[in-house]
Amino acid sequence: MDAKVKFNKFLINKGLRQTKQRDEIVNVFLRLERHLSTQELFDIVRKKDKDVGYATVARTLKLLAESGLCRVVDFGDGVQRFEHKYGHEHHDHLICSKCGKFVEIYSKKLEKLQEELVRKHGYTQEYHKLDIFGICPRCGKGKQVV
Amino acid sequence: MDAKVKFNKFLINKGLRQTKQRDEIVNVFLRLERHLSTQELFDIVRKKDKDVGYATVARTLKLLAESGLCRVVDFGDGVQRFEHKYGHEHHDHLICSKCGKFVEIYSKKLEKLQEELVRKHGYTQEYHKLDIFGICPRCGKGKQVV
DNA sequence: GACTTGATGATAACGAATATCAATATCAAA
DNA sequence: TTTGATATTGATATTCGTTATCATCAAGTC
Ligand SMILES: [Mn+2]
Ligand SMILES: [Mn+2]
Ligand SMILES: [Zn+2]
Ligand SMILES: [Zn+2]
Repeated sequence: MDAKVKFNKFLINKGLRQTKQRDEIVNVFLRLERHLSTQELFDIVRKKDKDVGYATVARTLKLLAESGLCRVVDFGDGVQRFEHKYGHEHHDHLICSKCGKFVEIYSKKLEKLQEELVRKHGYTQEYHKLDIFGICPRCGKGKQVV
Repeated sequence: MDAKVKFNKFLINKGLRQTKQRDEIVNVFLRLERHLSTQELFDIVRKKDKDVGYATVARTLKLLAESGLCRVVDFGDGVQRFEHKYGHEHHDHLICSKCGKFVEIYSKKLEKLQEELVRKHGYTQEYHKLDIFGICPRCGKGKQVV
């Protein structure tokens, strides 16, 4: 199902209304395959339409997360970012602590091991987040000898 | 090396001073094997000594982290917590999203797999955090049939 | 003991997330 | 199409944990 259709179904299902602002915000978000903060998305949307408020962007992102279209990414810098989720494979992040550049990582084996651990403790897994911090190849250049 | 000794060596090494307040705060922290927020530690220290300020507790916790005695734990609820690190094995967390109860988990295999992934991308690992959220046995009781 | 300068405590500033509220838009029903 | 109940909106206030400020105080050196 198309992401936009899924969102509109979510709205109807919740008794929420389809508005010009939500439409614009969702369209812009879906077009960008990036990790966006509320402020960043607000700035982008604002370029097209001066009549969209920050609060509405924040509220719409929350709805997008609820609807399963995006998920919150939190690298611990005090800013929530949002990334596409619907139609995207689960992944974790490997982040450079120098420049912030990150890559998305995935390992079937890793995921399986995690599930085992969870079961072993009698928990039922809902979701997880693995953030690995390190130095990227570019930032590590010429640092071989410490 | 004793944790307290390590901390004092850290202070000297940094040209920092050993004070009555730092002593008290570190003593209390080291005695408690828990995940503590600044506010929580402040409240506990305050019971013994009314003359310790919140800012000093916050600053001392930062020093404790710098010195390697503790590390920051962030479950994404907007509050930094601190846990013992020195003399403690690395571990990750499995957290109940209903009641907040958590267990500390560790898997050698999991850690190895992560290292492999990091290497594969040319990064140099510094640290990582894996938080798994789910429902604990107690909260999941009677919920087998959905 | 005096001096240099780091440390302290009270509180202000900060910043992102969230709440508030009067005005407005949606949309189902008439 | 018009109406009316109410969800939505934008501007802004509030919240709350973290961090900065600064006058006063104390640790450590001589
Ligand atoms: Mn991602
Ligand atoms: Mn722990
Ligand atoms: Zn880098
Ligand atoms: Zn629980």
